[in-house]
Amino acid sequence: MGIKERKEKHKEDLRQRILDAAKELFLKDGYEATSIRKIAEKIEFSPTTIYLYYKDKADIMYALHQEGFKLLGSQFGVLQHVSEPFERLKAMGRVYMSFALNNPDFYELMFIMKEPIEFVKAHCHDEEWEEGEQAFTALIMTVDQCKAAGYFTSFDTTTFALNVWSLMHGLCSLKLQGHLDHMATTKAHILEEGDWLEKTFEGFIAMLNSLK
Amino acid sequence: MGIKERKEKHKEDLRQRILDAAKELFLKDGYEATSIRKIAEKIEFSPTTIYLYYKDKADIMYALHQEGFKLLGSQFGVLQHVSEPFERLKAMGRVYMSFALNNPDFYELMFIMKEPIEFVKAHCHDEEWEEGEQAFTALIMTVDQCKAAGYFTSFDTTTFALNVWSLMHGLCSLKLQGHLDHMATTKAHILEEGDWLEKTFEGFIAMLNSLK
DNA sequence: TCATTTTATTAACAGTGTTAATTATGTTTG
DNA sequence: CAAACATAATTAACACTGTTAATAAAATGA
Repeated sequence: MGIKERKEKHKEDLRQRILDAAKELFLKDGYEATSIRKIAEKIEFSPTTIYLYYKDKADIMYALHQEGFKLLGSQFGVLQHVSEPFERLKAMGRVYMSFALNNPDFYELMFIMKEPIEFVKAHCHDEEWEEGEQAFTALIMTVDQCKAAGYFTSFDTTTFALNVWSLMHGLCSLKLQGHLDHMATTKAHILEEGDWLEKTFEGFIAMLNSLK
Repeated sequence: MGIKERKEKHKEDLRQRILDAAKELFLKDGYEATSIRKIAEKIEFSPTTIYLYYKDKADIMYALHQEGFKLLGSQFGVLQHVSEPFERLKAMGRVYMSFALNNPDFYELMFIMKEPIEFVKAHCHDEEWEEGEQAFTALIMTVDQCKAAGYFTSFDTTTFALNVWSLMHGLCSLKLQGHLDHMATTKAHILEEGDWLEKTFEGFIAMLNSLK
């Protein structure tokens, strides 16, 4: 039955076209502006057709959410070739920061917004989630290897990794939500000019160095 | 002209009643569910009346945003009585964390959402903002005093303060958005049970201790 | 009391996500 | 081939959202 396969493929095609249209709107105008009706208009279908391919808007956003994690994962993957673990840890920080700055909408969807993670909790309870865990696992492993190489020996791996992630996430989200720039402008009299994101990150690296 | 004063007062009264109704709805059901129409219904006025007292929804939310900063500021204020600066710094971290956990909606409005800070940038450009800066200033001063007491001597004050804030904000927001719990459940096989927020914070304190 | 200003309301616009009922399309069977 | 069926897509509608213009009501000043 080759006809059934072609039908399946056509159906999967449309599902992808919906996602592509959603992605384009999302990256251009953000979450709120990505409405079902606008997606439908872009692919020249009726709005309700979309509900035949995705459960609801959160479902579509979850799909984009996954795309974002794949992208971050691929960028982290490259770093596995950095053999020195502490160098790799620092590089992961830089990559994470670059990812946040270069893909602010994706970052917001992946780490700031509630909707996608609530969709996971509501519909993907059978422990499938892969993409997201992979990045955290990579961090855990790197911290572990750092410890094996004599760094951070007095700290618990998971706790240390969560601290690193928290700091990077806090820094990136404060930057993206405009809080960092706001502090820079209002406290301009006491703070000299400069890129505070970069400066703070360098300060973090210095802190890590001090921890041996 | 006592009549004019009473009128002014009445007008200010209604402005406050609108804010109270908004606050009640906001703390109960969150940002999205706090609609102009629901606020109006609560105070038994027409929806459009609200626009005579607040520019738009962002204006109302900015007012709540300010209330949140006053609350956090008052909690920070108490800590000024802790004379040992490093003890005070650690206590500030705990207070910040407690505030986030006990007032998640406020925290989200103050540090996670874009709307209020964009309202500031759009309408309060004449450098009034006080409430927010106060908290950050308190942190800067405490770090400075820590340095004077021999802690973190090799680090730049502002950079160090931004690192502390970033870490605390990252930790709290990862917790509030459910990412921390998610990692705890999916990685339950490798992580023993426990309160990961608390554990990570303790790890952070340990890190600070290691920096002397 | 009349005119003026202030305050509040109704009606409406332009959207939003989502569902039920209906029509069109394509496939399979008698 | 034509009828029956399953699938896909649509229209219409519901219940909302923030916001504005035009209008009515109330309070104030002369």
